[in-house]
Amino acid sequence: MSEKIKTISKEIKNPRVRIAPSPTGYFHIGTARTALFNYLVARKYNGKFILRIEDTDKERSKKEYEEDILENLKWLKLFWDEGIEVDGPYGPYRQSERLDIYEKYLKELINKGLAYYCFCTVEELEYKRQEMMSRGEAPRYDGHCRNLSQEEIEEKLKNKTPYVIRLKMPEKEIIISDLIRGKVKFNTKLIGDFIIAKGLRNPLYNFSVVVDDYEMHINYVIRGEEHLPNTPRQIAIYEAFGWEPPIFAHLPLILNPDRSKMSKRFGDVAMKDFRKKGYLPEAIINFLVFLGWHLPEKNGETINEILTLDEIIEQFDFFRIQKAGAIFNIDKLDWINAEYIERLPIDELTSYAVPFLTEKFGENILTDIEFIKKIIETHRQRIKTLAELPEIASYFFILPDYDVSLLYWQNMTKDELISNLDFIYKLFLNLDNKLFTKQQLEAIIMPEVEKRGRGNVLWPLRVALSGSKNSAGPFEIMEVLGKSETLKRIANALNKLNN
RNA sequence: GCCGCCAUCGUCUAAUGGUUAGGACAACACUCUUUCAAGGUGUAAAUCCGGGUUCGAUUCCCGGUGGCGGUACCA
Repeated sequence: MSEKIKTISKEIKNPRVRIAPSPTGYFHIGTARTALFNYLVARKYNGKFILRIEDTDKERSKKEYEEDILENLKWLKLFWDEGIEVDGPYGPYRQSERLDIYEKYLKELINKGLAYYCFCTVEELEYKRQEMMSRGEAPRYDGHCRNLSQEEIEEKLKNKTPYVIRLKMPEKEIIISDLIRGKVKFNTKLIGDFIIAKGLRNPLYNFSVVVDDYEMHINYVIRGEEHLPNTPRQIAIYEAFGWEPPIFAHLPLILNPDRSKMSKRFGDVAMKDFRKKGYLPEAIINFLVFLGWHLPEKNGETINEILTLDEIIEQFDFFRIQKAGAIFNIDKLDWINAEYIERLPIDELTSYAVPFLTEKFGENILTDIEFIKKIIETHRQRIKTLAELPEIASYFFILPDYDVSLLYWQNMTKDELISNLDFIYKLFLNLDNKLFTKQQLEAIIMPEVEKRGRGNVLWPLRVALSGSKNSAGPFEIMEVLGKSETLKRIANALNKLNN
């Protein structure tokens, strides 16, 4: 067995992969990335993607967080084949519902003498740890309770002496064959007899994860690099049971701009915050996949980096995954997001954008969804996130009050200005409403506009329509606004000038 | 402290024992233009350091430095 895991194969066969988030916080960007790579492996190499909830920490786990995890995984369209909600052959998929299983295996280890009760107090342990540290040694358990007699153990258990369960760690070298990093060696002497459970029905992470991965037939464990130091402990548990460990792959970390681990940052790493800021799931997926992975060279040509999930699956090659951590570059995310806002089918984009609009302008704007679509259409090239939309498009809903002086283009006179707006107004007055499209309007007024000077007509027109220094072009605005609102706004500008 | 991982433009990265070290984002300049965007064109910008192996190393090996992760009766 150990020989087998020492050779690193360059292929992935029938993978059963999983993500196992713990519901102790909102679903965050790091979990999403791990989920994405597991999902890609399952899809690319014809495997199964499993979702398990690791809620053994009763104090910190919350239902609200679990719901947030499921909700956001679905939002990202990272659907799982087995697990919570969808179920499967190796459930239950929530660790708090698997306590009987852990108890059974814990007893097995204790009965075989491969794990033991430890009655040392936290204070004793802490003292010893400090002592070892001060000697420059790796802090580990000294094995004090390793060889207690059966009588002693029973006595202490009878007296309800608090205890934990430790694995009897054999002294050896454990070599991990990591699919991304190659061979990594650990000396178990430096680890010692670590705690695998706080009680028969209170397993700790390293233990429950091994039992579950074994029971659920997980054969590839793909997770963040922060788990690399856990791996020898887990392998030791596999070996204690005589089970074959899965193949491990440790993904590079996502980093803050200061190169520290991103999931450690306080605030705004939660997926819900990215949603609130108006990022699209497609963009987040696309961005995340290029954190630690890339397409091969395409002989000097520009590589198309905007890829849908299906295209990513198509192009995906696990063995091109990077070793070094990658900084989360928000500028690139913004760019990708803008690309998706620009190219997504209008109906899809609208459904993403509507909540942002209704939040500011109320539900009643939904009575004219065509109007909303047109607004989105005229702004999709001007925004990076959906959260910018209500702000940038507000003049479609309410014409802001503006100063008359804003109507003047360069050094035109008041008479010229009035004449130009008046001309437009009169021209439109008798125009069929059907002609209020960008192309038609352009065709109709541009010849005259050229005579009067583009800026002299178009600038005041645009200001009259938008009330803003910056906005979409006048023809686009008029198409969206329609004839009567257009005339109203031009008249409004003329009024301002005549007062 | 101890254990481990990592190292190409500011950032994400491509490539190879021999290249003018390529692309993307960002930056900057120019252009388009009725504003703002978008678009187009262009500029600047990198192989951490020191040894070795080699005709040749950014690539392979060793050492250093630096960064990061872990060091829990969290996951």
